[in-house]
Amino acid sequence: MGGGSFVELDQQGSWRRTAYAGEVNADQEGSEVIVFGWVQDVRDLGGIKFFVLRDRSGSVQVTLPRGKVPEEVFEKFDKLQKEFVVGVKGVVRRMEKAPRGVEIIPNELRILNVTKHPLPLDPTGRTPADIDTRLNARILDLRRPESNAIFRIAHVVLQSIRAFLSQKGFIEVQTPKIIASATEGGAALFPIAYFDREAFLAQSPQLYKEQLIAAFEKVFEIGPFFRAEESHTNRHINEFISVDIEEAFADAKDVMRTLEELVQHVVKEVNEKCKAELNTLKQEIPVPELPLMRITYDEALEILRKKGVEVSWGEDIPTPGLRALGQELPGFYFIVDWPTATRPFYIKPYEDRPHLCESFDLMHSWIELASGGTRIHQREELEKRLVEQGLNPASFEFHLKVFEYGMPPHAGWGLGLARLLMAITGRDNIREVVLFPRDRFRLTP
RNA sequence: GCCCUGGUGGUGUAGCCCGGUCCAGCAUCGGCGGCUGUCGCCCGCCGGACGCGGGUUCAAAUCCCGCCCAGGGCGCCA
Repeated sequence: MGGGSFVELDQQGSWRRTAYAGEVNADQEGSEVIVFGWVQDVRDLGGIKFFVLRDRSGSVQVTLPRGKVPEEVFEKFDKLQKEFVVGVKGVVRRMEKAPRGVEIIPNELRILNVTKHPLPLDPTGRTPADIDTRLNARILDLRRPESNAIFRIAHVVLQSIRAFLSQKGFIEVQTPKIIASATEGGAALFPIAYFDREAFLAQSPQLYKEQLIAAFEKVFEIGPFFRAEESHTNRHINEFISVDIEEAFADAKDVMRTLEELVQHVVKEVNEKCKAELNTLKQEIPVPELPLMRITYDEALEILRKKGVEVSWGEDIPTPGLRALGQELPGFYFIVDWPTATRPFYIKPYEDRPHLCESFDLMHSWIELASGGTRIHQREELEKRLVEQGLNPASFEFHLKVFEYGMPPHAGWGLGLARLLMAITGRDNIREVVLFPRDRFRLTP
């Protein structure tokens, strides 16, 4: 079934777009335009036929009244099926009865490509599809207004992050994604074959970005990282985009300010530039007021205790605890002063109370968006902490020796881009905000 | 990795608990035909499904077992 009769394809030839569908308006009455796009909908009333042409900008109705368009165009209409790729050369006409009060009367219709029906999902989204079905046909899914809006917002988020950090004097860097050592501990690494050696996909730019501030003072990176965790949740994927900064002559408090200002800036930009997209998503995201609330780890535990959730001191807060915390604190906030034992080796303990460290998590409700802190900048101390965490300093020599070349005090953070997008777009599954998510069970498309 | 839930046309679902009334309903979708103002068009006709394998039974979409797949939760996540 499906597919219809054989369709002879036309060439785009010398045709070049002169207008975007969504921008064609009644003021252009009488002018000839060339539009390209996809057939969103076909309505045939016999003596008058309509189809809706959609492109990246929106859509416009193409109307074919019998006798008012060339006979071959009128006949060619019958071949059209949903999502065919077409070009139309025609005249803009003001028409109250048409969507947006405007339509195109075609003089020529070119069918540039066909679709194979049945399609695996409905690109208009009227008939819903499961997330799994949608990801299997991701390109079709991305034609749905909601999915499309998410990634238009993602673009604005990325742009505004780059603009903000650049304006603050950070320079953008790229660190290696292929690394030699699996000895950083913690998150599991993906091993890969590197010629005749084993190598690994980087799980974080941490060590390299720290090294780089000893030359550039303020750096940031937006890039992919890889964790071989067997997590199967709505907020974990195995390849993720991390936004990282590192800054010399700064501590946790300084980079927290940078982070909250960044978040505020991004939300402001999205509100200004993505009104239509937010509307499509039925999403409102208030610009957070600064400074964001800061609660200590101890205070978080106290809040949880009052809610009947017991967390023994020194442990990371388990997921049910974070969910409970998120009920109390629905917006953006920081959890600061974590027990030293819960944090990685490079985080600096407080001088006067070494069981706590100069660290923070940026939260949105119950989801951790970012994590950071003041770093240890003295080699001896770093080595001591490595040993305390059961790691072997010898395998960090390439990193440790940099601390002998004049390493300034420094601090930084890493922010999960997709987690931030979840907060901004109001999605509760990270797969919604990643074009081609990689999770434990999904390697294609 | 553990626990829970589920898998019915291309898509989304009803039916399953309590086996027969199911040659499986609904919506969307696809095909053909009709209609000169549709816009989630309308009207008529037609098309397409019980994840895979085994078992119980006179009889299985429905009960049992195994496998595969998916969703949710937890753990893990320097």
